[in-house]
Amino acid sequence: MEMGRDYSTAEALEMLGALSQESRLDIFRLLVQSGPDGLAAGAIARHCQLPAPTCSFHLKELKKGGLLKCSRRGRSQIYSVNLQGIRHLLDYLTEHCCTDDSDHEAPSGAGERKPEAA
Amino acid sequence: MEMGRDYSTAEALEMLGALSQESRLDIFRLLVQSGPDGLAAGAIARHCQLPAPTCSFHLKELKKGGLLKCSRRGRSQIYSVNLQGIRHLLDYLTEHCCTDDSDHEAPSGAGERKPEAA
DNA sequence: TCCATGTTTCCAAGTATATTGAAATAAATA
DNA sequence: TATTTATTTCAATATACTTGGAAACATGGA
Repeated sequence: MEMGRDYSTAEALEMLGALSQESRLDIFRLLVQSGPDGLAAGAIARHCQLPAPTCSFHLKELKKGGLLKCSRRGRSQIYSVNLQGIRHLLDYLTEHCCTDDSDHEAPSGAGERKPEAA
Repeated sequence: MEMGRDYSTAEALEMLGALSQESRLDIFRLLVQSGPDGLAAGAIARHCQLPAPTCSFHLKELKKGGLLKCSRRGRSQIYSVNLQGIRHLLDYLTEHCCTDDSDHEAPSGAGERKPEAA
C-alpha cells in the first residue's frame, strides 16, 4: 500500500518550489555565476535589488530546499550554491519526468541527458 | 516598467511554477508513465484522486506552462506530456543553474564535495 | 563596555494560489 | 429534441506565499 510519496519526490517538490519564484531564481542564478566562493547576503540583496529582509527570506527558502549552503565570514553570511542539490533535482527530473524516447524523436546515442554543450 | 528578463527565464519560471505543486507533479509523472498516447482528463482525476474541477485546474496550469498538450477524442480530452517542454526546462537548468564541471553522475560515496579549483 | 555594520526574525498587510460545489459547455446517441 | 457522459468555467472560500519596516541578533573593533 501507498505510504505517501517517496523521499526524492518530496525533495524535488521542495526544490522546485524554491526555484519557482522570480527573486529566488534570480538569486540562484547569480550564485551560480559567482562560483564556489559565493557572495555575502548584502551583496546578493544589492545585486537583486531586494530589501535585506526580503532577500534573507528567499535565501532561507533556497537553503531549506537544499539548493544553497552558507557559512559565516566575519559579520557576513556567505551563500553559495549547493551543486549536489541542483544535480539531485536534475537527476530526478530526468529520471521521473522525461521518457528516454530514443525511439520517437531526435537520435541520441546513449541513454543519458544530452550534454547540451556545443 | 519591467526590464526584460530573457524569454527563456520567464518560460522556465512558468514551468517550475507548474511543476512545483504536489498534485501537478503527480499528474505530470502519471502522464510521463502513460507515454505518448496520454490519458483522458477523467482517468487522470481518478488516478490522482482529485475532484474533476480541481484536476482540470491543474491540467490547465501544466498546459499553460507548456508541459502538456491535449486533444479531444470524442467526449474525452486527452492529455499527454509535451516532451519538448520538459526538455526545454532541463536544458535551461543545465545551462543557467549548473556549473559546467561535468562529472555529474559521479559515484556519490565518501567525498561529499569534490575539490574544485579553489 | 559601547558603537557600527551585516544579517536575520517578527509581524502585519498585501497578493496569489488551491479547492470544490454548482452551473455551463461539448459531444455522442437516440 | 432530450439525455447521458466528459470536462471545463464560475464563484466563493480557504490557504499559502511575499513583502518590508521595525526590532533583535551577531560580530569586530575602539
